[in-house]
Amino acid sequence: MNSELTAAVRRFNRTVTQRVGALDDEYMARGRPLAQARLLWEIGPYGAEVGALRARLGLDSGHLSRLLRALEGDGLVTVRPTGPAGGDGRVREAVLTDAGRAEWAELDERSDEFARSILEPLTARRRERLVAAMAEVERLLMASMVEIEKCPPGDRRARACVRAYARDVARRFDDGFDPALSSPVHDEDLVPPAGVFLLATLRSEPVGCGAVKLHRDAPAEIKRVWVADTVRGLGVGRRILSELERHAAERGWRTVRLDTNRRLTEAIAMYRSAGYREIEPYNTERYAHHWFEKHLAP
Amino acid sequence: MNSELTAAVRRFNRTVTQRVGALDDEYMARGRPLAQARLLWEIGPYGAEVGALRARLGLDSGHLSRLLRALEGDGLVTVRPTGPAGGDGRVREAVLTDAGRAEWAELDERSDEFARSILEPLTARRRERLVAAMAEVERLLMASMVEIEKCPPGDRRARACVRAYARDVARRFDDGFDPALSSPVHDEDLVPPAGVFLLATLRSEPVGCGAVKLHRDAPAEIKRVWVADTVRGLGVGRRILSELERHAAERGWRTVRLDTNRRLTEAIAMYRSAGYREIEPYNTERYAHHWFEKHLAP
DNA sequence: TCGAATACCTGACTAAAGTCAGGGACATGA
DNA sequence: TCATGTCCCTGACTTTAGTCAGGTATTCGA
Repeated sequence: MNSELTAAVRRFNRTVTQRVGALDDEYMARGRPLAQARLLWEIGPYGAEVGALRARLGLDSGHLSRLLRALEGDGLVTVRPTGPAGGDGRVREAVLTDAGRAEWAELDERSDEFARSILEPLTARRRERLVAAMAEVERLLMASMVEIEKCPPGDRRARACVRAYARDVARRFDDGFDPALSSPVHDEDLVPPAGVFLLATLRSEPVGCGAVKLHRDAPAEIKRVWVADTVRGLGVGRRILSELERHAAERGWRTVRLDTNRRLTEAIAMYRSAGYREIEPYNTERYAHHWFEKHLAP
Repeated sequence: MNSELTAAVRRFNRTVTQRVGALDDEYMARGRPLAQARLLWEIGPYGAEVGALRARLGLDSGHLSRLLRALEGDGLVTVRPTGPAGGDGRVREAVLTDAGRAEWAELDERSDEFARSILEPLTARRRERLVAAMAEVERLLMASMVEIEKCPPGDRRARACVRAYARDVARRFDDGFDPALSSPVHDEDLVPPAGVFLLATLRSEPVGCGAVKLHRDAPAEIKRVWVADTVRGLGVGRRILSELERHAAERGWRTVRLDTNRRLTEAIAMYRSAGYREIEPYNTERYAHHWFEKHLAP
C-alpha cells in the first residue's frame, strides 16, 4: 500500500484524537468518573440490557456491575429484570431515573456544545466544508469497520439478515416475493463442506450477508447476497461477493454462477463489473430473470 | 448555529473516537501502561526536553517524573542534562537508548499497520477519497484549534513570531527588509492601554501574531500581522485582524489604519475583503506602498 | 550577591480502572 | 429432572492515573 496514504491517515489520527478524543472526554466527565459518565450516556433515554452495555463498552462484567451500583447509588439509574412477562429471567436492564434522564440531557447538551466549539472559530464556508469532509470520512470509516466472517446460517443475526433480505426483495420485485415459490435453500447446504454463509457486521450489528453452495459436480452457486441500506454504496456487497468466490476457489471450484431479478439493477451492475457474464438459464427459479457466471482463477 | 451541522459533527466524533481513538490506544500500548507508551512515543528518536514533554502530554510534573523513572528502569530511556555546554543547567532531556529506539520503531510500525488496517478493506478509489477527506478534516480541525490571545510583546513566543515576520518579509519585499530602516515599533506601545499584541497558537506553539497601536488623538494602527506557512489559508489572519479591530473598537477608537507592501498580495486582498479601503499615505514608512483604513462600528 | 523564580525531583497519598475467582438464579436440552 | 451453561452479581484484589506538598539545584534580576 502507498505509504503516502498511510502517512496521511496517521496525521489525521494524530490531529483528530488530540482534538476530538481528549476533549470529548472532558466534556463528558462532569466531575464524574469517565467510565460512569460513558455508561450513563450509553444507557440512554430508553434504557439498555446489561449484556448489551457490556458488549458496547467492552467492560468486564464485575466492573460494569460496580459502575451500575454506583449510578444506582446516585439515584440516576435503576436496574431491573427485563419485561416482567416472557423475557429471559437472567437478563437485567438498566433504565434512567428522572434524575438520570436530566443528567443524560445535560451530557447531550454538552456534546452539542463541543460540536459547536469545533465549528465556532470557522467561517460559514469553512464550516460547510468541514462538515462535508467529516461526513465523507465517517462514511468511509464506517465502510472500513464492516467485518465479514463465516457464520452458521442458523445464527440469530444470520436469520435476521435473511429475513431482511426477503422483506427487501418482496418490496422490490414486480410480483412480490413468496419464499415458498422460490427454490428453497437449506441451512445444511450453507455449512462447510457443502457451502459457506458469510455475515457482514458493523460494531457487531449485522449489516449484510451472502452464501455460496458448493454443488457436487457443478459450478458453485451464490445465494442471498444482501446489504443493509445503512451501508449501501460502501463496497460491502462487492467484498462479500469476492470473499464467497475466494471460498469456492480455495475448495477447488473453478466456476461460480448465480441468478437474479431484473429489478435488482445495482446488484446486476455489480456482478457485471465484478467480472460476471450473463449466461443461459441454468435453473427454473421463479423470480430470476438473469443468470450470471464467472470463472475463478485457481 | 445550524443544528444539522452540529449533528454531523457529533456523528463524526462518535464514529471516529470509536474507530481511531480506542484502537489507536490498543495499538500503542503493547502490554505497557498507556501513559508510558505515549511518553516513549513522544520522546521520539531525537529526544526531547522534559518540560516540552510535560506540556505536550499535559502531565503533572510528578507523574511525568515517575513515568520517566519507569522507562529508565526498563532501560529504554536515559534522562540527562541538556547539552553539556551552555544550556540551562536545570533543564533535562530524555533520550532513547538503543532498546528504546527499537521499541519506538516498533510503535512506529504499529502505527503504520493501524493506518493500513483502516485503508485495507477499501477499494483503491475509496482509499483516495478517504485520504482526501481526512486531509480536509485535519486541515480545518487544525484551523479550529488555533487560539488567539493577548500576549506581552516581550514573550518568547511573541518574539519568535516577530522574528519570523521579519524573515518572511525580507524574503518577499523587492528590496529586502532592514528593521532599522522601517519605522520602529516599541514593546511599550503594544501593551494596554497603549496597544495590544495578539498571539495565535496551535497546541501552544506560536503560529501567528498581530498588534494594534492605539494612538492618542489618531486612528488606531495595525502592525505586524503575520501567519505561519503551516496554517496559511485557514482564516487565521482574518481572525487576528478582526480581534484587533474589536480591541480598538472596545477602547473607543472608530478608525483603524495600516500600511503594507505591494508584494504582500494575499494580505492586501484580505484587507480589501475585510472592509478596508485604500487611502493616501499617512506616514513615510520606507517599505509601504499601500495604505488602508477601515471604520469600526461602535 | 541575595532573594525570588524555575526546572525537575521524591514521598505520600487518593481515585479510578481493571482483573479474577467464585456464587446464586435462571434457562436449556438430553 | 438434572447436568450444564448463561447472566449478572459480590468480594478481594492489583495496576494505573493523577494530585499535592515539599525539596534541591540552578538561573535570573534587582
